[in-house]
Amino acid sequence: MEADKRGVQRDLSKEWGLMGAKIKDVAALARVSIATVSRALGNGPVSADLKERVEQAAAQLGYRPNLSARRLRSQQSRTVGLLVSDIRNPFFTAVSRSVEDAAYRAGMRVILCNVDEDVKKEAMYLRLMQEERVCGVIFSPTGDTASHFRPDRFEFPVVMIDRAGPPGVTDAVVLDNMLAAQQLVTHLIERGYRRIGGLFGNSSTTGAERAAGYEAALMAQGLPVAARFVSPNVDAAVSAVKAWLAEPDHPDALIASNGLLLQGAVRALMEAGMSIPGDVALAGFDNDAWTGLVGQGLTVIEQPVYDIGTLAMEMLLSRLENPSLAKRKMVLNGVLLTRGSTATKQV
Amino acid sequence: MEADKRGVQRDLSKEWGLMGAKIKDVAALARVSIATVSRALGNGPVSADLKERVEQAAAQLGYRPNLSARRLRSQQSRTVGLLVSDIRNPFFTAVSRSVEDAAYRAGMRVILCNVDEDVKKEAMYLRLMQEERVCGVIFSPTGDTASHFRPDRFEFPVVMIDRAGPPGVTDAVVLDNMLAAQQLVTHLIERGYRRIGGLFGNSSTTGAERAAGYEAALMAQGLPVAARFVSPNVDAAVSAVKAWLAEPDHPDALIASNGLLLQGAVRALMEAGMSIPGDVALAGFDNDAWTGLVGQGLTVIEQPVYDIGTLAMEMLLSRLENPSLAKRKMVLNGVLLTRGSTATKQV
DNA sequence: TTGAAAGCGCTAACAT
DNA sequence: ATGTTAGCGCTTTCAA
Repeated sequence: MEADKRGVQRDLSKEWGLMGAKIKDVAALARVSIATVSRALGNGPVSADLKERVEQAAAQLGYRPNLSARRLRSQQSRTVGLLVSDIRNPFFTAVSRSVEDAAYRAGMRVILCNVDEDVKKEAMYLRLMQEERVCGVIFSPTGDTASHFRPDRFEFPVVMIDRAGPPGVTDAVVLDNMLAAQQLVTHLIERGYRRIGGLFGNSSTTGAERAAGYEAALMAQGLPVAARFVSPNVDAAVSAVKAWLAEPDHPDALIASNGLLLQGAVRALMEAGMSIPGDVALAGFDNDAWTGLVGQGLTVIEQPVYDIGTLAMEMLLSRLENPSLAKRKMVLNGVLLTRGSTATKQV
Repeated sequence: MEADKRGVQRDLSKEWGLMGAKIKDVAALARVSIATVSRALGNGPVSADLKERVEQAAAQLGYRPNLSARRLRSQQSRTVGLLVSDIRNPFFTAVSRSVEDAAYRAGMRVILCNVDEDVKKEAMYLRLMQEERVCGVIFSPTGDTASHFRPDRFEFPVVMIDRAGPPGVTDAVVLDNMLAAQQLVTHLIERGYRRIGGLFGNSSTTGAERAAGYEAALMAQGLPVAARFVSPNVDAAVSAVKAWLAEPDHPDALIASNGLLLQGAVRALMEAGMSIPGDVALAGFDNDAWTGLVGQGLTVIEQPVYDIGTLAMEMLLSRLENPSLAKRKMVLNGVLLTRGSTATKQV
C-alpha cells in the first residue's frame, strides 16, 4: 500500500494530463482516501485544505468521474429522456432547446431521441430509457401510442407534449388544438372564403383534434367540410394538395395542421402555378421562420414553443417530487398571426 | 434541495411499484446462474432450453439490463457523441439523422448535444463526453475551437464535420468551401452582377473559407470585394443587411454563407421593400426546404448533408478499428442549384 | 472531519 | 455448457 502510493505518485507527477485517471489515483496523489476525494469533488463535508489538495490533484491528473460508475452506485441518473416525433420539424427543435435549458437549470442531463414518426423506433427508445434508468421522459407520442400508452409499464413518469392521451393517464402539455383550428377557420370565413379545405396529419391526436376544431367551426356556419389526412411530412402533403387542386371544385382556401404540411401545401400551389391567396388562400400551424418569407407571408397559429418545453420540464420535476399527485394536463393557447396569405377574398 | 432529490429517487421506486428486476431475479426465476442469464441475453454459448427459460423469465419480470452497470463492467459504452453547433440549423438536424442511422447500423448509440454556438457549452459537453466514456465524438467546432483543438486532451477520437482544424490534427469531413463560394460568385458574375457583397458567419472556419473563395473569385475578375462577418444567426443577418442596404452604393447581389444568414438576408430585403433579384440578387448555402418557396426560389449550394453524417460515422468507426492510421480529411463537393433569385440582371 | 469497507448490477475469467 | 467469483469506479454507510 505504502509502496503503491509512492509508485503512483512518481509516475503521475511526470505525466501532465494522464488520461484515464480514476478516483484512487487522485486519492493517491492528494494523499487522502478515495472517500475524501468523492466528498471533496461532490458536496460532502471536507476541510478546506484537503479540498484544495484534492482539487489540485484532480486538475493535475485531468480526472473526470466515470458517470456509469457514479450512476450505478448512487442509483440516480439525473437524466431525462426527450422523445420527439420528428427532429426535422422546427417545432420540436425549438421545444428541445427549452427542455434542455430547463433541465440544466435543474442539474439534469437530457437524452434527445428522434423517433422519426416510427413506432418501432419509439418502442426501442422507450426501452432504452428504461435501460438508462432515466428519472423521467418528455414524450411526443407517435401514431396512436398516445391513446394506448401504459405508463404502468415504465418505471419513470412521463409528460406528454404536443400530443396527449386520454385524461388522467399521464401529465401533458398541449395546445388548445380545437380552439386554434376554429380560430383559423373563423378567420378565413371572415375574410370571405367559403370552400375551406383542411389538411391534417394522420398519425397524431393533434391532427385529429385540429380536424375536429376545423369541422366544428365550419358546421357552425353551415359550410361544407373537406378534411384530408396524410402522413405528416412534406412530400405527402405535396401529392395530396396537387391531386386536390386538380379536382374541379377544389377549395378556395386551405389550412394545414403543422409546419411540414404547410410547407408541402405551398410547394404544391407553386408547382401548380397558383397564387396565394389569389387562387387559394392558405393558413396553418407553427410560426416557423420561413413562413414570414413566402409571398406576402403565411397566416399561422403560433405556438408558445419555448414555454411548452419549460412547462413540460417543470411538470416532470414536480411529478418527481410528488409522485402521488393527480395527473395534470396543461392546455396552452396559440396566437393567430395574420399575414398576406389570407388577405380578403377578391371577387 | 439535496436531500429532496435523494428522497425523490427513493420514493419513486416504491411508488412506481415494479422495482426494476435485476439479473439475479431473472436467474432465480429461471433457476440458473446469473452468468447464464447474461450469456443467454447476450450472445454467449447457452443451450437452447436454458436460453428459452431465461428469455421467458426475463419477459415475465419485464427485465431490462442496467446500462450503467453493463458499461462499467464491460468498459465500453458503445456510444458516440455528436456535438452540433446549432440544432436550429436544418443542416445539422439533417446530419444528425444520418449519423444516428449509421450509428445504429453499427450497434452504437448517439448522444446528441446542442452547443448553441456557445464555447462554454461546448467545453461542458466535451467534458461530459469524457465522463460518459464515449467511444468517439463527431464534432462541429464553434468559434476558433477548430484551430485550437487539442485531441490529445481527450481519450476518444474526434471527427470534425462542417468545420475542420489544421491538417493532421483530427479526421474531418467538410465541404470544399472555397470552391463552392467561387461557384456562387462566378454564377453571379455570369448573370451580370458586379457589386457582389458577401455575408459570412464570424465564428467558424467555414465562414472564413467561404469568404476566401468569395474574395478569390472576385479578385480574379478585378471586381470589388465587400465581405461582412456576423454572428451566425438570423437576427444578426437581418440587422447587418438592413444597415448595408441603407448605404448609398450597396451591392446589387449578395451571398450568404449559411441557411440562417440567408434567411436573415431575405427578411432584411423584404422589410426594406426590395425585390429579389430586381433590386438585389441573392444566393447562399444550404438547400433548406424553404429556399425553394421564397419568391422565384433561392439559388443555393446544396451540401450532401446525408452523406456527411454517414461518412463521418464511417471515418470514426475505421479510426476506432485502427487508431494509428494517419489523420484523414474528406472533402466533398456541393452542387449549385440555380433558381430565380439570381436571374440575369436587367439593365 | 476522515478512512475503511461494503456493495450498485453486470460481464468475463476461471472452474467444473 | 454452466456455475462461481472477482471486480469495473464510484458513493455511502459505519467507525474512529
